[in-house]
Formats: sequence, structure tokens, C-alpha cells
Amino acid sequence: MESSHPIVRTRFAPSPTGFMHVGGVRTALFAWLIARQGHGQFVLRIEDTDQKREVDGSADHLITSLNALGLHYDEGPDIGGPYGPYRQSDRLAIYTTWAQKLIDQGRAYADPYSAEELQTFRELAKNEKRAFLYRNHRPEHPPTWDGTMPLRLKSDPKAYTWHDEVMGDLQTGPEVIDDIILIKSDGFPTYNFAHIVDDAEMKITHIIRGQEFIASQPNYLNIYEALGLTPPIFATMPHILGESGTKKLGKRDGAKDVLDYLADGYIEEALINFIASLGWNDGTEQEIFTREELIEKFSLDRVQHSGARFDEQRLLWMNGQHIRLLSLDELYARVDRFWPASAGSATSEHKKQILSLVQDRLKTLKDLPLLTTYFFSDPPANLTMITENKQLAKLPLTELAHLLSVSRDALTLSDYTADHLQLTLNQLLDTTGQKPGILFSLIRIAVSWAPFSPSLNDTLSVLGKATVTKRLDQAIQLLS
RNA sequence: GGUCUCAUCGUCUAACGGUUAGGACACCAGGUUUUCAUCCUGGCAAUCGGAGUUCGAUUCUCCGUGAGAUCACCA
Repeated sequence: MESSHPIVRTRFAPSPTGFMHVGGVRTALFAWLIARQGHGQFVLRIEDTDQKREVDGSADHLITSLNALGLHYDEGPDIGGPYGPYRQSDRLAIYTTWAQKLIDQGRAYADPYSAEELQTFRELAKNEKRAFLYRNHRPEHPPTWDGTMPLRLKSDPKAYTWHDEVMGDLQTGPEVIDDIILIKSDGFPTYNFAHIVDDAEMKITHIIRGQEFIASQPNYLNIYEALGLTPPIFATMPHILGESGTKKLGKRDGAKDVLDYLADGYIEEALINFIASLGWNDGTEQEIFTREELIEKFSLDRVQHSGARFDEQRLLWMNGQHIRLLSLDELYARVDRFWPASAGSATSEHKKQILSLVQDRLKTLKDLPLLTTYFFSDPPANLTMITENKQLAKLPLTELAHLLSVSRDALTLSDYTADHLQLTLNQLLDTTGQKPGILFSLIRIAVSWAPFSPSLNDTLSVLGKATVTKRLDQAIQLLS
């Protein structure tokens, strides 16, 4: 059933003024999902029309972030594409051409006022408790536009009703329509003008962006009309709010760089799932979604209308869930830079064995050293782990030393497969007459000196007979 | 102040106008022959307020209240 609908094309259009935070990721993610779902294209366009705010390296950082999260784009400034260039500062001639059309039609004019005059108008409006409208001061005979003055739209004030895929039907009156600036006096277009031209030229079908643009939407519709363009589909995302407050999550409110989350051991699948579920769900009770499931199930009409708070606890939980979903080989490939320094000389075979033991315990990849150091190097003994242990403290140290001695002898006879070790350990419970709470705790502490570890038989198996025997001997000496 | 938007457990959210208002995170209590984690079981906890429509309202309407966005030569 091939329809006449155009191919879905969405875009992420950040301005290079800083790092990529979760709000930006969500906008990018939803646009990416729509493109993938519709088997269309996802475009990256850099909106660098404000030279003053531009931050060096920011564009590269955004690109790195998108790729790190697997939100790969089909067209963009670094990879090109049929509708380039994809950096607005390289497209100035295009905006001039479109602006000239408006001038020729009498729909754009030069703004002759100084900043001071404009400020006076604003204060006047404020004193009268009205919203400021430039068009109330529209000059009768504006000068010819020579590029040194701002170029403004000669607006056509009217009421608008439009549809938003997320918010539903929206409407406003003519009082919000104004003569907004199309081209600034520095020759660069404003976002308001440039994005409309670019989206049209790039054949974008869906504009997905944050709530902060909803108030400008009627003015954009006015521009589309002046330009003779059919507006694309609009979808407005609610804001992500800061952890504590109710404010929009911004960089100054502690919004973190997404690359920091990756560096802190969060995996991209969890980040994607979490950010998607912040304001969206599929209506079922499913919480964990793979990337493929999100592409299949995502829909704009199920996106929440209100803002959502960013809850790190939930992200942490979700990260653990996604870590457990990875195959051992996948996980192994990702934890590479998280191993403790002492793991340096270990074989990958050995490291994989250890990893399989701790996979279910990892909440972030950064937890790896805490859970595994004693596998790679002899841990320092800490007697208080025994003397302050509720169960072990009841027995005299010499008795504990004896138990370890018996255990060492019995374990020496094992072939050190996990199964056989379990058998040997169970037999030790019989021969010593001790409860697992005592005997197993003792052995576990004596070989790891760690507050926790995987199951005892697995731990011993991976440590190997030589290491276990050596550490038991050392512990026996210490307790004697 | 004008304009627009939003409102369910602490948090993320579900619920053709008819449910004991469901799930998840967090928290608490048990269980899975040691610990920590996982996993399982149970517990705690919500429809902002007031009218109206209706046999019946979390759901529809209106009025409040609260919150957010916007009113730039920023995006």
C-alpha cells in the first residue's frame, strides 16, 4: 500500500553553544525514532547564526554525543548529503535569496530604529501593561534595506489554529503576531527565519522541538504563508525538569553532559530507554525497551503534555537492567576501560570469567573495580571484617584458624570446577558441623577480604587452586 | 501584566464516563543453604480545590488555585 506521503525526514538542529544535555538528547532521540520508524532520513543541521554565543568545539561535541548514543544521522555537516551545506553559516546566500523574495513582495522591510528607540517602545508597553508589539511602530516609509539594518517581516496579523502531533489542536489570536526580525544587522538570519527556509529546502517533514517554541509558532505560520510554503508536521516536546526544582532543566541547573553519563558507566541503551520513557510510554506495563522496540513502538501521540522530572535513581535501576540484557561478549567489549589497574596483565579469558560472575551486580560499569580487584591482586587483610562479623565474632580465632585449615586441606583435593567445589564445600559443612553462615563467610572473607563477592564456589573456581590455597594459608597464619 | 500550555502515589506513569485507581523507581518487611547484588513475595503511597453535565466523573464543561513556557538583532 504505497501512499503518496513524502518520505519521512526529520532533523536535529542544535546551536553549537555548549554540550549536549538530556533535553537535547530527547529531542534528537524522538526525531531519530520517527525517521527510523518511517524508514526515512534523520538530518543533523548546525544552527550557528549567533556568532557571539558560539562555543568552540561545541559542534564536534554534539556530533560525538549523537554518535556515542547510536543516534546516527544520514545527512550532516561532517558527512554531507544532497541538501547541504548543513551548517547555517554556510548558507547565508540562500537566506538572502528568500529574504529578497519577501522584499520584492512588500512583505519585508528595513528596521530603521536604534536600540535605544526600541527600548523606549518596550518600556512604554510595559508601563501600559501590554505585550510589546513592534508592528505598532512600523515605519511608514522604511529606508531601502542595505544589509546594515535588521530586516523585518511585514506581518499579517490573524488568528491561527494548528495541529501539533503531541499537544493536539492549538490556537491563538492575532495579538501574538508581530513583525519579527528575519535578518540581523550582522547579515546572519535569525533562527525564526533560517529554520523555516532550511526545513523547506531540506524537505523536512516533521519538526520536533521543545516547548519554548510553541509561543512563536503562530509567527512561523505567518512566515510560511508569506513565503508560500506548506508547513510541515509539528510536534512539541514538554520540558525535562531538574531533579529538585520544577524549572526547565538547563545547564545552569546541573544538567549534565551526556558524555559524562557514558564516562560514569551508564550504557547508551539505558540512557536511550530512560530518556524515551521520560514523557512517553506505550500504554502497556513494559518499562525496559531495546532500541529496536522503541523504533517499533514509539508514537508522538502518546507523548506526555507536561514536563517530567529527571530521576537518577530510575536511570540507575534501568542501567542495571540493560547491563543484564547484554551478552557476555557485548558487555566485555564495553567495560574495557573500566577494569581495575591490576587487571592489566590478565588474559581476556580470565577477565570474561570474572565478568560473568559480576554482571548481575553491576549498576554502572564504573562499579567494576569495586567488585573485582581481589581477583587480580592479593587484597590486604582486614581483621575487623572477622572480629566485627556478627557470626564469626562468637568463635575464638584459633577455632577459626582450625576451620580454615581443614577447609584448605579438603579444597586442595578438588578439581576446582564450580560444581565440584560446591560438593566439597557442602561436605565441609558436614565434617566441621558448622553452619554455612559461619564456614562460608569465613572462607569468603579469607580469600577476598571484600565486603561482598559472588557465590563462594564460583569465586573459588575463578581464583584457582593456587591462589585460594595461598590466601587461606596467609589467613591461617594471621589468625593463629 | 498579555498570550499559550499543563495538573494521578515522593518520582516516571496507566486507566472506551462504570476498575478494590494498575505498573515501575525509591523506601520498608520477608524469602532464595554465607555476604553484596540479582530474583521472588508482601507493604507503604495519588486523582489540586469548587461548581456543573450524567444513573455514574481521574476522564466532559466552567470558575478558581498552582506550575511551566514565551513576550531578544538567543536559539
